[in-house]
Amino acid sequence: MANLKYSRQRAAIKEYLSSTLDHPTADTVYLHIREEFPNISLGTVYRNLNLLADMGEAVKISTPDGGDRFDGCTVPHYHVVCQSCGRVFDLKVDERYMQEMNELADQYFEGSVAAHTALFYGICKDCGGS
Amino acid sequence: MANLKYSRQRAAIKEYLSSTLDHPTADTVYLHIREEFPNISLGTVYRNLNLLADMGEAVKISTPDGGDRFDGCTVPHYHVVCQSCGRVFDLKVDERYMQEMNELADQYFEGSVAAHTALFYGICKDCGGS
DNA sequence: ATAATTATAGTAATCATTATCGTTATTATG
DNA sequence: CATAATAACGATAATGATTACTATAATTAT
Repeated sequence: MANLKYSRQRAAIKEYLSSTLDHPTADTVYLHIREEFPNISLGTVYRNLNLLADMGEAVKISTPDGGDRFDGCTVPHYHVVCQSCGRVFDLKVDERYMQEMNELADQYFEGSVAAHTALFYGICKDCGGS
Repeated sequence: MANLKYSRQRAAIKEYLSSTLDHPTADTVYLHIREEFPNISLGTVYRNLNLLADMGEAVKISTPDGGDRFDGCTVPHYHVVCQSCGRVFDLKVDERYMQEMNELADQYFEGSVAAHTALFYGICKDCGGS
């Protein structure tokens, strides 16, 4: 299980994710990491992004249009996608509130519920959202 | 805008979506509609599913793995994806609760929020979820 | 130092989805 | 009703995102 070797590429990808509030796609990460590792392969970026997500050191976000996005912030929070510019923003809410949502869902669902994600749709302030 | 013509294929797709509680992918819809229209094209299925979604007569659901899914139920509700079998289930909650979520998000977000989706992760009762 | 093993770069392959285009179905009009 | 106008279709090619493959390089263990 712990048969995992260090790699500078993976470290750079994790570092980059931690340093930005954007929610870059794999391709955006690729273009950025390329500045430090000009020969890095897009496949390496995908492999490491998924590795980080599997290890809980990053979060994968699926939006209805465009490719998946990645978030280096691993404390539970929601996201807002701007319907005008398409950017994705963090939306921190009280974690107790999120936990209550899980419990509510667990009550209503015939089975068990452990976690959830939420994606809000709106207009960011740059695009005129009041 | 209303330059929309009737088509038997689209009617059949809408009928199928309305008749099932599953949340089929475009490919699943294709395989099913094919029984009635053996020559229907996958492109036609995609085009009509997106048309229905744009008109508000169906809902497109993005999950982190696999293709998008479609839901003929258009009253606002959440979804639960079973982490064991991968099926997607409806989770109806009081609409007032969903509206409160929007208002809460609107308060915290620097911009405006109009709607949201939520995807819960759990284990369905067929897979042993208590 | 060297053996063992994981990660990489480069590239091909796959999967989901959309675009193109000549033909067909539906609707509007004379 | 006949036919013109137009949207939808089926077939297929093209695209975009992601994964798989493989020989080489980097990391870790002996």
